[in-house]
Amino acid sequence: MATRLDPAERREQIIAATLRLVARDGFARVTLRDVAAEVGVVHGLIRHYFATREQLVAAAFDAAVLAEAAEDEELATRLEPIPALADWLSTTPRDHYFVWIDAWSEAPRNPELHASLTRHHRESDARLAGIIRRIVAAGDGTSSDPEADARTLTALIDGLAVQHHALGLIDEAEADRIAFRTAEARLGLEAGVLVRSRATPDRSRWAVTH
Amino acid sequence: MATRLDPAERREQIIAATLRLVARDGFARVTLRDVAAEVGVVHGLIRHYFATREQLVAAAFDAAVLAEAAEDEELATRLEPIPALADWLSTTPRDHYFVWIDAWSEAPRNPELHASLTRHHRESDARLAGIIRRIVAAGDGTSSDPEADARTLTALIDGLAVQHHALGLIDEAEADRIAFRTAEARLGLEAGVLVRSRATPDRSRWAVTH
DNA sequence: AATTCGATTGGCCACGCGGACAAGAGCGGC
DNA sequence: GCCGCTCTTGTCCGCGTGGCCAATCGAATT
Repeated sequence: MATRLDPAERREQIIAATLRLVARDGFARVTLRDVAAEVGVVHGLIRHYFATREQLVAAAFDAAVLAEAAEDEELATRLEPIPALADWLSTTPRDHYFVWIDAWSEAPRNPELHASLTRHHRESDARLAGIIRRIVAAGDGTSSDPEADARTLTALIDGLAVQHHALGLIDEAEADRIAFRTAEARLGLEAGVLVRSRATPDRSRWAVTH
Repeated sequence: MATRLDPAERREQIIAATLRLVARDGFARVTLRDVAAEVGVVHGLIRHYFATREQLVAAAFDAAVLAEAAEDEELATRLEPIPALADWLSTTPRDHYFVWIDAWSEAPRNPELHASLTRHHRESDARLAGIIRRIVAAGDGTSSDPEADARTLTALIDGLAVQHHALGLIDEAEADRIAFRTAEARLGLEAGVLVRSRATPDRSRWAVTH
């Protein structure tokens, strides 16, 4: 028998396992039995923590959004805006994006997921626009509409994630190069300043072994 | 009983129904019984045309890729490259992109789909690079690396499709504006030339009623 | 008009799913 | 050391699924 665990801890365990499986198998294919096996418990236990499968998946996506928002917050509040922008534009680790791409494909059919994703994206764009404003304020670049520039860069990053993570058409280095070059051109930054100032931290979270 | 049909015609009917349902419900949720009901036959008949569910879905994605490639081809061979670029960058109709977003999320788990998608993307990028080359040759713009520019614009378009179709964060007009502005800046085109030269044809194919 | 071939039907099967629940087992309060 | 709470187990159920197949029907050929 699995050792009795603190309920909050078990809950987190289940959510983490769910996200790992969603990244690996896709939202629609994850079964309660899979999650239970991943955690190492019987599938009946999952229902002790989440009344329905739908609630489990909703909680998992919420956790993913919250984690992403925390990372955004960390970047947005850095002292130096240009390194913050460089890291913002760097390709998010693989595991994250499999969850996001899956979420995009589910969003049109799942109003709550859709609402959660759009709220997060709006906040995220606002934070990115804030970074852009600080760059402009420091005299290092220009922007006639930081919000529009943020939306443009967000779309580019998401598209690059599709090309890199889902399709494997470009490697991580080219994805970063494209994002950096486009941002530098758009914001009138000195060419090459972004690649020189990035920190490349390890932001991996849910390890997936394919 | 459904009237006896020409086999090729019935096959196309089944594939079209499958694509409609994939766009509406997502790849993993489409059942053979759903497809049969959409066509108006019994589920046993589907197996008469496709041995397994997997083969059916593969055929459907192939058909989608082929249709998209034909549209690309049409645009790439237009006489005037700038209107061709404008239409290339215009937001692809809703129905198409629900299928693509779903395909992106499935590709990492489905080697054949992955291969088909990457081959199509490479051809598509090559065609877009050809359009860019013709613009440069006509003296209307500049590009130091048409392939890289094509990949950048493709990523931007895909990302804009996510923002618009899946998340509804931006409307079609803003998606087009962002794509046009970015392309004009990147290729050194006269500002506003793209929006003035677009043809906005109706490229809708698989009508979906949500 | 009879024949033939295959498109079409409808019922069948085993399987895995989400959900439900009674019984068991660990742990803190007394 | 006992009690009580709840975390955890194992089993059960009905349902929908993909796949299978024998029987039926319809149109073209002869």
